[in-house]
Amino acid sequence: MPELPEVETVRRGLTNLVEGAKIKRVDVPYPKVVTSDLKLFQKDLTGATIDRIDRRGKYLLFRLSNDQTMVSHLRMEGQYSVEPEGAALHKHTEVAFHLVDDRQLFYNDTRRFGRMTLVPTGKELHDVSGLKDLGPEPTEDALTLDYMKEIFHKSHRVVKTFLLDQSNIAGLGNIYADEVLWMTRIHPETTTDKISTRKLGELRENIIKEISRATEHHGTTVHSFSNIFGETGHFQNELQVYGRAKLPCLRCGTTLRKIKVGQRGTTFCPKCQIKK
DNA sequence: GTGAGTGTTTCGCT
DNA sequence: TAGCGAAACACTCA
Repeated sequence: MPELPEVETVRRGLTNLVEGAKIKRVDVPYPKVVTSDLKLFQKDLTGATIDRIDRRGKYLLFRLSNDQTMVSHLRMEGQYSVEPEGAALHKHTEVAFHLVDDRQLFYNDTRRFGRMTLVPTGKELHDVSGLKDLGPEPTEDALTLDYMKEIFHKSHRVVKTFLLDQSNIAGLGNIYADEVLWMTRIHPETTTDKISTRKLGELRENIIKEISRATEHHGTTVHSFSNIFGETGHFQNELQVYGRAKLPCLRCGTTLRKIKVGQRGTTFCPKCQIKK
């Protein structure tokens, strides 16, 4: 589930709980989660201190004292939890970081899609595919209208799919893509080069505003997502279209429709969002 | 019990 | 090269 606001919420929680903590030992009950060399992963993390936790798009970057960075992507259902030393592994714990202060940091992932890798700090952009091709963060400064015009108008892709492509804009997922298209009154199957510059300006504003609002609300909880404190976000109460198929549009009352766009469930209003 | 659907990314094919 | 569809896996719901 995690999109940018959820990952940012996790980052803040982890920063509060484990920034400055030193790692004593690393157990990896599900070795497939680590895509770099497993032996080196365990060896290099042992004795390292977590100096800081950064985020880029939906990726978490654990900056370690030994000039290594652990890159972690939660994919669908990855979660971190902090437990006292000795606490039993969860059913889906894939990695257990034992800390010297008698706590342990678990990485749990029921669907086993999440991945982590250890790379030298500074090399992560080069070594981690996906991270190196990431588009700008959806912020006022990074996501300029000039950039939007350039990428949207030179492509002929369907806008919903285009927004989900992290190399265009980092951090949008299925939920917020549906939300911002509804807010901007753009049909999800509109091709990107057909969207006027004026509309792109509105879309840009809505993306920045929506991601920022969702982050303030600690993200959206659809199924199993919870933040590091085991709390759930409450932005789902703010969603206008996602998960509301067959219910009336909150703007015009028309029944919202659900279709597939590029394999992804997509909810929209057939009256407000007309295809051009 | 069975089949469809689920938040993300990568990879291979055209 | 750009774009599309399938695959990775486990669980829930109809």
